[in-house]
Amino acid sequence: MDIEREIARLNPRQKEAVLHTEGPLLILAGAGSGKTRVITMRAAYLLHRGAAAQSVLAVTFTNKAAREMRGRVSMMVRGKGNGGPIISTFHSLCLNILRREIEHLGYRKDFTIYDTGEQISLLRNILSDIRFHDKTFKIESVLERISRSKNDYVSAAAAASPEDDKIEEVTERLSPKYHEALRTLNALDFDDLLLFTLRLFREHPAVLQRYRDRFRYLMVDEYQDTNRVQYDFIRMLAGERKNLCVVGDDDQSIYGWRGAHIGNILDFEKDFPGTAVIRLEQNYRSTGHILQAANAVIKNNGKRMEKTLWTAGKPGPRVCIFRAADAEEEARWVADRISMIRFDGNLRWEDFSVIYRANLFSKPFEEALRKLRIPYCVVGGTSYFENREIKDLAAYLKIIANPRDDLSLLRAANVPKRGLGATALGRLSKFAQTQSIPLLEAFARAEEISELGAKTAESAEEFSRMIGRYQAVFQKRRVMGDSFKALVEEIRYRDYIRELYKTPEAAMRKIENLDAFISSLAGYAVEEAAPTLQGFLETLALSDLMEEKEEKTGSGVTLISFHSAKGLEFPVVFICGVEEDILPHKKSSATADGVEEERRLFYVGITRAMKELYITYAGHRTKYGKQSGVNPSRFLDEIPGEVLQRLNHETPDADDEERFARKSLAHIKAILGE
DNA sequence: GTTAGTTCTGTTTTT
DNA sequence: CAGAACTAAC
Repeated sequence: MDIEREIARLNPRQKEAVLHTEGPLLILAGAGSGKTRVITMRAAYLLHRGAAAQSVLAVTFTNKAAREMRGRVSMMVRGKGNGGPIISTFHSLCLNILRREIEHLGYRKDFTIYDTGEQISLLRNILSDIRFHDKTFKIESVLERISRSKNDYVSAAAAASPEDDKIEEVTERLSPKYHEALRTLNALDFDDLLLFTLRLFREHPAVLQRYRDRFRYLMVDEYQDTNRVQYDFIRMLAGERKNLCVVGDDDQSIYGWRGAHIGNILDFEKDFPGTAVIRLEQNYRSTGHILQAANAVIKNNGKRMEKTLWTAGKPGPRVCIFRAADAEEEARWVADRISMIRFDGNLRWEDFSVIYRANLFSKPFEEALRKLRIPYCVVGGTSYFENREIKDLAAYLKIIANPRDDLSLLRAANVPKRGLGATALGRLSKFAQTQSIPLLEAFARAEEISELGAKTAESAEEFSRMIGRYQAVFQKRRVMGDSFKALVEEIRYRDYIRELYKTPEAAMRKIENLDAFISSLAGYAVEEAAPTLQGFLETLALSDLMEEKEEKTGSGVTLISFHSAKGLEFPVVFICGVEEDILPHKKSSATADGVEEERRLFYVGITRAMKELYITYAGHRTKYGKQSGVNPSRFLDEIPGEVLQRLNHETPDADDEERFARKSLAHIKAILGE
């Protein structure tokens, strides 16, 4: 691919962004403005200009974005013999750095990464350890606080209510114990990956300097989603050179609730004096009316960088608003519309999407679509990783990889049952604690624990012997798949699953999952240049496996939340449940910032649509079993009347008639043509 | 150690 | 209303 010719085809703003290579650069990339194209081309251009591939670092949030970018860059630099630039997520980049450097911080190199589920069970263990039996709070909210404070530095905002006070108090008690526990377990949570790297950079300037010398060109995608820790990390890495290019759209910042700091993008110019700001406002995705609606809505936000999307294309049909009596009618109407439009627009089911505020709203749509035999897929819900069989077996692998990972040992020890119940495990843990040894060692020395019965002790010892054996077996890295298979056989896990799930179908699904898991390890062991069990567990923890699954489900009409829809596009979009207390959500409408983020959510939804946009709401909605009247969202009033078309059952609109006329014409032509 | 019955509580999600 | 999480009784 000839990069110069490619660049010549860009619009002026895009070209400017690609050619600006030195010094801080802020690319404000409006929705659908060809952002990915620009940053991949910019990366390729840097190499083309002679930068070493390994000196260009692009950071993304998701594996999917990283993979996509990698693919597109490699198309452009293929045959240059240079290898590609480093394209990585924040988390895997930090993980790679820590694997090399964590000993500077006094940790062992074979640390384990804990996911949310493991964080929660760790907190549960701590609670029962300190005999804290108050259950007037949710453990998840404590975890949220902990995570928030690790993303934000501040220990959560001022407590707003008594429950908040309570959670704050509990968090303060638990947090130090939680971190202590992680340390003895030789484990890091997701937030730690970033935080530790930052600490490493702060405390070891020589190490930081090495990375600064190496990464001479930095790019950050979705910059509006970065939190404060990520900001500091990037800033440190950029150093004095400040060859930092950030790409994002403040109007699409929708993750404030989990620590994303919109100030990062708003204040970028201030933080990096001499920043060049480039606005990409030409939109290649949506028709004019849709963009007008989007612009008009987002204009109502106070804190933003002024942008106006425009298109060289057609205005297209107007945005339709439909008021349904209730949720069921809303869903039926949407399903009807879909089947009708698909027919005359010659579209595929994949071209449609239904977007809503919360996943629980998918239900009525699923039903209505099923009734019309329209295929659909729901994005979101439980992930592959949450599955019991995967978690169980991963616990075995984890204890084999990291002998100090007591938490995984606790999970694996009695699954399938081997006579090591809560009492026995409690005694083993106590012993480990008093002797200050890892739990696995306590298992090996179970004989010494007088409170344990002979049978129980033998069972524990046998378990530790088995883990020891597999530690050796897994050293043969190329055949780890076989080792894993042998392990699953030895513990008779399949039988356990068959017994646990009474219906053969459910058991079958689980077994399939399990087999897929085994073959993914086998595949990893063969494909990876230097496979290790640890390495496999990392790819698992930093996700990748479940994404393969997601892509498979992508057939039929897509039912999806606003948040998950970001970055996607569909020819026809239905935005549903656009009512007060849903959008803006009740819990966000208390503060001005909250409402603004909700408005951005709506904006994200609107800008997903390429050709046709429908917005629906209901007059009544059944909430928690109770029927109640609801009001349309305040955001609807922000869409100018001239781009709107209000629909109801009785009066089909002008566009409808036009559609009907087109359809008839096409029909006649077809007949004449035959 | 399991299972049936009961209470409770309802956004958004990536790594 | 429905699903999760917890409790009490086998």
